[in-house]
Amino acid sequence: MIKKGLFSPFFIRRGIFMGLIAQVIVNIATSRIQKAFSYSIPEHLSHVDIGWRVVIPFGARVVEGFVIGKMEADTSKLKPLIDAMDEEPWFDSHMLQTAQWISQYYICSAGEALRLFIPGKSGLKSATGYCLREDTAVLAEEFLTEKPEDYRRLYYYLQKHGTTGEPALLREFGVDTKKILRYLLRQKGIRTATIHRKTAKPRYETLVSLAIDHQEASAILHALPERNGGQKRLLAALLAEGPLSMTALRDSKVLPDTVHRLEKTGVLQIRQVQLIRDSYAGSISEAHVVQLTEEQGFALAAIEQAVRGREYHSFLLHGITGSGKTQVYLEAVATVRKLGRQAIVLVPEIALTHQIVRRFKSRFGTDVVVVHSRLSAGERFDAWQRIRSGEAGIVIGARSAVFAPLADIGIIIIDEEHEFTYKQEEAPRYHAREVAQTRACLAGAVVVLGSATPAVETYYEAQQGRHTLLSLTTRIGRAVLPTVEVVDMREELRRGQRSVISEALQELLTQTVVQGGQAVILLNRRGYSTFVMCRECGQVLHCRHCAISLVYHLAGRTLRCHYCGRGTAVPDVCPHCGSRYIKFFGTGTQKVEEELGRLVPQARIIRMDQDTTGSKMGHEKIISAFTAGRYDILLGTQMVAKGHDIENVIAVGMISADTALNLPDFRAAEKTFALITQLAGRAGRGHKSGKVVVQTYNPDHFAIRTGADQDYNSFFSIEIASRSELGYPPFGKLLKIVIQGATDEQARRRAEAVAGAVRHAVAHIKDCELIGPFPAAVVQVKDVFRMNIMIKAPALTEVKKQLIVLELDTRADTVIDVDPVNVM
DNA sequence: AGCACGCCGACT
DNA sequence: GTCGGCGTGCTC
Repeated sequence: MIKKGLFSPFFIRRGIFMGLIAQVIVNIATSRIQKAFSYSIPEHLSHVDIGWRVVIPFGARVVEGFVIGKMEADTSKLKPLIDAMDEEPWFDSHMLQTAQWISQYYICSAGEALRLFIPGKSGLKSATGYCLREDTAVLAEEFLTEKPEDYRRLYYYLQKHGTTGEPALLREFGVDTKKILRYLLRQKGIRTATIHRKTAKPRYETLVSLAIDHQEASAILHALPERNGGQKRLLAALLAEGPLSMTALRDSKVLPDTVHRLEKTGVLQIRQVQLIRDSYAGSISEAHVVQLTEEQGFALAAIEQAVRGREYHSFLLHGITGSGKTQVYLEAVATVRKLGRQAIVLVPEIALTHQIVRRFKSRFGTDVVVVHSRLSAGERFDAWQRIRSGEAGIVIGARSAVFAPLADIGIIIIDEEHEFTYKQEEAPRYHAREVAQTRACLAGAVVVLGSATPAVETYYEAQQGRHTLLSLTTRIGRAVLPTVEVVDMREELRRGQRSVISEALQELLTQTVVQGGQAVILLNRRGYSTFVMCRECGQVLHCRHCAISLVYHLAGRTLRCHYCGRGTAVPDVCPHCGSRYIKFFGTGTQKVEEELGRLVPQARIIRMDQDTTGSKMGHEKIISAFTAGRYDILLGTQMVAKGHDIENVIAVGMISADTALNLPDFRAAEKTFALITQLAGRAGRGHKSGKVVVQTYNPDHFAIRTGADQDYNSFFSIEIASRSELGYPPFGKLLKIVIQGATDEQARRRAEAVAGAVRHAVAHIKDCELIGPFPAAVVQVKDVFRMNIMIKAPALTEVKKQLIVLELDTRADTVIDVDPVNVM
């Protein structure tokens, strides 16, 4: 409390009023507003403090704001806060600190970072309305006399009804409404006013308690005659159990009327309280027995010890596909809940991870809240409210769930941590894995990163001691890893076999279908870039300077390196072997489906890709139809490689391992290895052993060899050496600047200017390289043309400072992407 | 981001 | 003379 006296909200001198002010970050999705704004705190909102969400006037609008400071200062030139959004602070100090870290690390405004922590874009629904202008109201007659009747009618309607929204006015005055409003606005007879409504609707319950002390109450209870059975039961219950909710009383056959009657006599008190149910912590069955393998037990013991220590600790759980990582997650979360703390489980994409959700739900029931992007605003609010109130203690969701409003986080689990979906591809471009580390560090929580194919950066960090490495090296039950056959497509061609499906794969599929088994085929879409490859020797045209595949550009029919921007003409013959079989690569989806139908006519084939899965239901339907055995072969893009666990799948095929390998991306090898490993992991999860065929023109490439052997350690040791040599992550850091323009020419010119300025600004930074500008892989998106500039440096702190000095952080046409996942 | 203000071209 | 285009600048 502020002491009344010398500095209190009293006039001091010359128009200075000392009072409470709040520093507020405006919740508007823009990087252009960086600072906090000051508002005076009116008497009735004096409880509002740091972390509260508030309603504020902002220019001509009313918007939501987040209070990040409170102090005493001159309030004379400030607007007052309008209202508080909630009955309690929304942000705790850990959330505020995490947001601050995000804002600094990813170079976004405080508002952009803070709004990640609230459900939906704003807790405030606002609509534009119109009302009379107080200052000119008396002049109404002057500017309305020579106007039609409608004008006056609308004016007097607003005078009578006060602020009215446009839809209501349209209903009343029809098509001319907009014209009339414009005129009145210009004549300064009316003004716009924002109608705001809080979307946050906390749930309340009616709580009945004794208004008198126990002795008095039991005296009344005994004095009541037998015929007042209802009242007697009610009093007895309240004496025995304390305050009870109206719903609970109704369940025990106490009539609402009985309650109200006793309230009138002053014996009872009825209050509305926000619904906060007891934590689920106590109700986890201790009797739950699961058989863990020795390795699982060891991993769990290590995690549990850290959880009990209540200090930050990060683990990398490296477990081969089918080794039972989920079981370890379940047990670790159970331990956290027994301690009364809460858990976040992140999954790459909610639609693809039904199994993990189901297992958590069947183990923890209503203690689990699932959040995903398809929740309606109301559902999302409800989900977050259940978390905030402590009614639920486990959140499962995609990357945004890392911002869930948990009061006491005990563990954050990131399943399939290598997945790129953890990186948000719009501002703020955070990586959920890094946010999780920051948040866990503040909360004294444990992080578990799980994967069969950890990101190279993560594994390196584990070697460096940032994460404790835990390994699961055997499959659960009797399942064994499938055997993988690598088919050399150059050899197929030499034998005159021109089909996109090799003999080996054809044979495997036929056998599988005959045996009544099922097969999954991955057709790696060629993506958005085309590379040029020699079908005779398998060589792909690379940039001599960057060791990156050249990309074919239809416009100008040239090959271009997306790293250095150098362009060359397309050669007629292969520069390596002189063959004429040099071609632009990329196989159509339908073509493969047709060939499959021709080569394996007895198979029932279902296709799953962007075209066939319009909605997430489409996807689930396809998977469940396949699981039910209504199809023999599931043919699809990346998504068939993930998550699902179908016992009858004994064969897996990969049409072209080269597609991922030849992306102009320094992570191409990593992506290829992970894809082969994950895909192979789909096979042989039941008792039957699985077989995998991987088709490639590069059978000797280390990513394909190690992928076929499912040998992460060998893959890693080769890959890390090359990363080290070229200064790519984890040895160097990348930062991507995307320049957007209305035309190709405009984007190009600005990109050149920015590149020049940045090159100059970072010249003094040791080993800092600037690459580009080069056209983005998808140059034109919705009439916006994009150019990329890549910065590579041992550390980015100084680089970021320079970009802020150049004011690149507040420009609408410039995107800064720290640690980009998509380098194209 | 919005929204007001302002300065120019094209029309009732 | 009005209407309405969208460039600039500000929001406590």
